[in-house]
Order: sequence, then C-alpha cells, then structure tokens
Amino acid sequence: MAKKEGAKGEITINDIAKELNIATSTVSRALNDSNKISDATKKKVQAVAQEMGYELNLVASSLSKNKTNIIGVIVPSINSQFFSKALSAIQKEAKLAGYNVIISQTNESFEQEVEVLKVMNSARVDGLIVSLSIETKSISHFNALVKKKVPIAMFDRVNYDVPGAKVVVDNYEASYKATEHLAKIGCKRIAHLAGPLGCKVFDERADGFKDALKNSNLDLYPQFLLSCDLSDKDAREALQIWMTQSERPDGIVVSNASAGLVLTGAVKSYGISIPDNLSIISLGNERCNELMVPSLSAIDMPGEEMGKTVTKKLLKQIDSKTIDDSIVVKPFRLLIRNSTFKKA
Amino acid sequence: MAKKEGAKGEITINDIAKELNIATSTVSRALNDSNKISDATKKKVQAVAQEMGYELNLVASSLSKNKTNIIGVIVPSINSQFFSKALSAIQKEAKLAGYNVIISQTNESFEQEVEVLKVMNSARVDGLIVSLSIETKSISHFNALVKKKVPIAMFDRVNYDVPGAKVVVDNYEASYKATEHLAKIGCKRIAHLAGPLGCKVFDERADGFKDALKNSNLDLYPQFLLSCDLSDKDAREALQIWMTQSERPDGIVVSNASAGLVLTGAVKSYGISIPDNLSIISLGNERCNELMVPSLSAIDMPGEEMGKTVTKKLLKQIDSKTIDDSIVVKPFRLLIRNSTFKKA
DNA sequence: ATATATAATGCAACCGCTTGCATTAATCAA
DNA sequence: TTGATTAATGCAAGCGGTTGCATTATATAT
Repeated sequence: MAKKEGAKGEITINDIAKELNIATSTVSRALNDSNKISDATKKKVQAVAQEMGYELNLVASSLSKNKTNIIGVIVPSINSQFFSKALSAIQKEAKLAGYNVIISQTNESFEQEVEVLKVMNSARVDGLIVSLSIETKSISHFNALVKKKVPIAMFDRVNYDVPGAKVVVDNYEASYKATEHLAKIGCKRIAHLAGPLGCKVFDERADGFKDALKNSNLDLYPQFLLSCDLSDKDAREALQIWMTQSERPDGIVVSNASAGLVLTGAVKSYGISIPDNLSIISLGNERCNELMVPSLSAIDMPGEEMGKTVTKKLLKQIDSKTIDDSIVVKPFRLLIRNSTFKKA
Repeated sequence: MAKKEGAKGEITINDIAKELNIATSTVSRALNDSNKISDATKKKVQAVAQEMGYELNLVASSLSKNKTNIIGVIVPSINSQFFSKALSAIQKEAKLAGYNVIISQTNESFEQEVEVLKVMNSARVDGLIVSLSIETKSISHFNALVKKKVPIAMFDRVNYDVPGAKVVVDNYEASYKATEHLAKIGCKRIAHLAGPLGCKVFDERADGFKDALKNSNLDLYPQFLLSCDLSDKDAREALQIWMTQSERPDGIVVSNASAGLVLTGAVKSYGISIPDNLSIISLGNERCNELMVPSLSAIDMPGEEMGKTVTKKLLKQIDSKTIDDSIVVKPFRLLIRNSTFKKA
C-alpha cells in the first residue's frame, strides 16, 4: 500500500480518499457512519483506514465541529483523598460519555483559579466542573465563560451566583450532627477547629457547630472556636492553646479530615487519652480514620458520589444546551468510631 | 465598539483585524509578539483584543501549529497517595512550561490502557507520561505512538523496551533494605506479601526480599512468600494464612502501602502486639503510616520527586525533539517507626 | 537623488476535518 | 419510456489560527 503521509507521519482522511479515489467528504462520512453512505463504501473506507493506521485528529475535528469533547475540571488540590476520589469518579463518568478531562489545581489560590479559568477558556472546553479555592470570594472571573454560555457545574465548594448545577453536602447539618453526637455521648466542653473565615463550607460548619451547642444547652467556652487554615502547623497550635487552658475541651469537632488526623495524633503528647478524656470527630473521612488507634469518628463526605453526579449534571447541560440550576444535596454519613466512644 | 461575533459569541483575530482594518496575519503576529511588527501596531492590537475580550483559540492554534501544548498522563489510578502526589507535581511542572495536562486512569486494566493510548493519540498530545497498569506485559500498544515519534516518558511502572526517559526507584534495593532492617532488629521468620506475579516492580521487590533473607542467613519459610493483588481482601486472607500456621512470622514486608496499613490494622484481631511479637514494614508510605498506632515503618517512595522529574524529562524530549533514554533512579527513604522497633 | 538594505504589513495557502448544497446514479410510479 | 424520487457521492467553503513569501513603506548608503 502506497502511503503518502504528511510531515509528522500522520495519515489523514485525504490520504484515504486518494487511495480509494473518492472524495474526502465521503471518507469523513463513512468513518462517522453517516447514513448517506452505502455500506459497501463504508466497508472499503474502514478497511483502508485500518490498514493505513488512520487515527482521527481530534484537534481538527474539534475545530470544525466547534466542540472539543473535553471537560475542564478545576479543583483546589488533587492530592486530598476527597478530591482525588471525586476526580476519579469524574474521569470515569466523563470517559463513559466520550469526553476527555483536563484537570487543573488551584492550590487554594484565587489568583491561580483566575488563570486556570482563562486556560480552560482558551482550550474551549465543552464544559467545566469546578470546586472553588478557599480564597475565592468574588466570582467575576467566571463572567467570560458565563457570557459565552459554557456550561458550568460546581461541587462541594460552590457559589450559587454562578449559573449551573451544584452538588453539595449540607455542611451545616454535617457539623451539627457531629457536634450533637459529641453532646449526646456526654461531652460538655466542645471545641471546634474551624477553617478559614469567609469560606462558605467552613462557615456553614462553624454555624452548625454553634447551633448544635446551643440546642444541646452547652456553652461555647472562650477560645473554643478557633479558625485557621487547617494546615498541620495551625492544627497543632490550636491544640496547644486548648491544652494549656485551665478548662480543656472534652470534645473537638475538626472541620476537615486532615486536621482531624493530625490533632488525634498530637493529642497523645499531652498525656490525654481518647476517648476517655477527649472525644474527637472530623468532618471528612479518610481511609486512615479507621486504621489509626483510636479509630477516628468522622462525617464521611461522599467524594465519588459527588464527582459522579456533578459530571452527569454537567453532561446533561452540555447535551441539552440549557442551564440546569438544580442543587443536589448528597447525604453524608456519621461514622462513629472509637474516638467518640460512649462514656459510661 | 462594534462587535461582530461568530456563532458562539467568540471573538476571533479576524474580528480584531476588521476592527483595525489590518490583516489577520498582522494581528496574529502582534498577539504573538513577533519582532516583525511595530510596537505601535502591537499596542493597538493588544488594546483592541483586550477590549473586545479576545481569547486565543487553542484548538485552532494547535491545528495550524501542529502542536497542542498538551501532555497526556496515564496512570493506573488517580486516588492512591503515591499517584496523586505524582500527578500534582506533574501538573504543576507542566503548567510552569505552558502545558496543559490530560489525565486518564487505566484502573490497572491492560485493555483500558490500550484504549486510553488511542485517545491520547487522537488528542495529538505533544508527549506522554505513563505509569503502566499491573496487567501490562506487552507493549505493542505503544507502537503507533513510537512510530510517530511522540515523546514518551515513564515513571514507577516502566518498561525499558519503550523508548524515552524513565524515572524509577530501585525496588529491589528498597525491598532489600526493608527486609534487612527487619533482620537487623532480630526478626527470624520474615514473610513477604508480594504483589501480582509478572509485574516488574513487585517482582523486583520480591527478589530484593529473597536476597536480603539469604544474605542475612535467614530461611524462607513455606508460604511466607505470598503473592496477591494487594486488595484489602487479599491482604487479610494472607494474614489469615500466616496467623493460622504453626510457625507465625515475626516480621512482614508488605509490598505496598495500602496493604501494609490494612495488615497492621488486621493484626490486632489476632491478639498480637506490634512490634513485640511482629514487626511490619511497608514498601510505600502514606500519611497514615505515621499517624496510626503503632506508627508503621515504611520505605518512602518519592512521588512528587518522580512526577517532577519525569515531567522535566518529557519536556526536554519535546523541546529537543530527541529521545532521551536516560534512566533516573530516585532515592527512597527508610522510615523507621514504631512497627519495627528494635527488640531488646 | 538613486540604488539598496531593512522594517512593517498584507496575501493566501494550509492544518485536517465537517457539512450544506450541488450533482450524479439508481429506483420507482405513471 | 419519461419525469419524479431517493440514494450516494462530490465540491467547496468554512473552523480560527499560523507562516512563507510578496509587497510596500522607511531608513541607510553612495
């Protein structure tokens, strides 16, 4: 077979057309299984394509169809268990529908989020799945995309002012339940390690905490509500503050999984026993939670579920060319483990 | 400003050209900061581009430049700590060089790997970073890419028959050191939970284990070398076998992090104390290793480092248009924790 | 002032595929 | 048999940039 190839050795539909002495358009239609091409021709074309090692050039295809079949995904980080589970589900779901996925992380930086959004725009993604950075307050950086009607779906860290579907958990309720759980097992002095102020998910968690205290007739002790960036360092410092107070907490609700693990580990150095002297529960559950000793109670946030659903929502928006402003609230699970064992 | 926009509301360089009454090529060159365009024109063009909200269409650009500035990344899974760290580093490094990243996971399936490779080919990625699936034995699915001289770089799960740079750790040595460590602290009956047979990294680890035993003058007891898929279930089953034998192991080298954590957790139910009756060390280290009780000794595989290096290697191949067949062996660290505490 | 090098811009083909419309071939009803 | 349908294929204009080469404007040398 005489192969006339382009510069980079790529076989194009033109090559196939020449080989068969038919029009390029016929080849294109044959390969796309158009119903206006005879079966005989299709067979021939497919055979030759196969033989010549033809592979569709998605770039060219995207350009002429004005559709890339690429979904852009923007997350704060890709190496937290929650997000990597979500990403995994997103990728899986997207692939099922014939979409590729471009992933970018913002590292919790607003500036990077803005930049990444531009790149996604330039890449002409067919739709966008976003989980906002902690720093993100305003959303004007979405304007360009919104104006162009690029479908957007958000999960977990969402902003309801951006049009498109949202998939979340009820953070208020999650925190409320966690706090209530501590109250129920007898904790009287419950503290909360909160995330950065102004970040909605963490604000909601702090609110849930406060209301649960109130409804359980428990006081909020001074300094028992500490807000920080949830880094290992900050978590340890918060613990230090609590442990050197005259009235130590006997229960802690930690606003994310990572800090929860750190706290639980760090508590040991104060000669305190969990759960006898102190109960801990984290909002967010990682594999480690059940493996460590004591195993760490948690609210499990359904990462895969959220990833899967947000992808489906986005794909629906893409297909239907409509904006779906629905909000899906995924259920969380309260996982009671040894760190919050019922006191006698 | 009169905006004449295309169907999807996209501003093109043609729009800018018309607006300014100059040629499209001039606009293109101006935006690309070509040195054959006067500063005055550049300023004007950039101003108008800004004002009209122009954003480069990467799809069109890619097509005409025959370069996508996209790196394809193929990994077995994106939600293991090792790979998510690597991915994070890859993404970061790629972005620094102006590349986007398309990520796909094979879920350890050869079939999916083959398929994903085709998609990457169609997407015309400028280069490929790959970590092979466990199932992958043959590499003929890389032929098409190799023939087209698409740069490929592999890390961790590599195959030296595919041209391109490789970034690995010395798995043999890692396993050897881990085993030797157990021997040194006095373990006499050391077992090894190996990964699937035929997967190089795990074979090498098994070899390192065996050689370390030999050189430490220790016997390999029957059934003490068990190969499995390293799932939670398999790990527990292996432990079951060992624990119901007359001669239980007093040391275990587990061939990945996840199974190591599971084993350590499961051991408790046999009423065995770590490290007094049994020492455990895992090849691969997760955050959990140091948080659990007892903290789990491990060989730390440098995920970020590998991700960073493999990306740099790939970018160099892309830039230089040459194949770099170098092999970088990244150092691992032996992290001695409480699960392998020196016996009296 | 004239030839000549240099800088700035324009023209048009091209990247590989898609698609509306035109054309030709095959099929059917009258 | 002939005009009307229907089926199959071809033509050519995009999609939105990029780039080699031609052209024009400007600067330098003689």
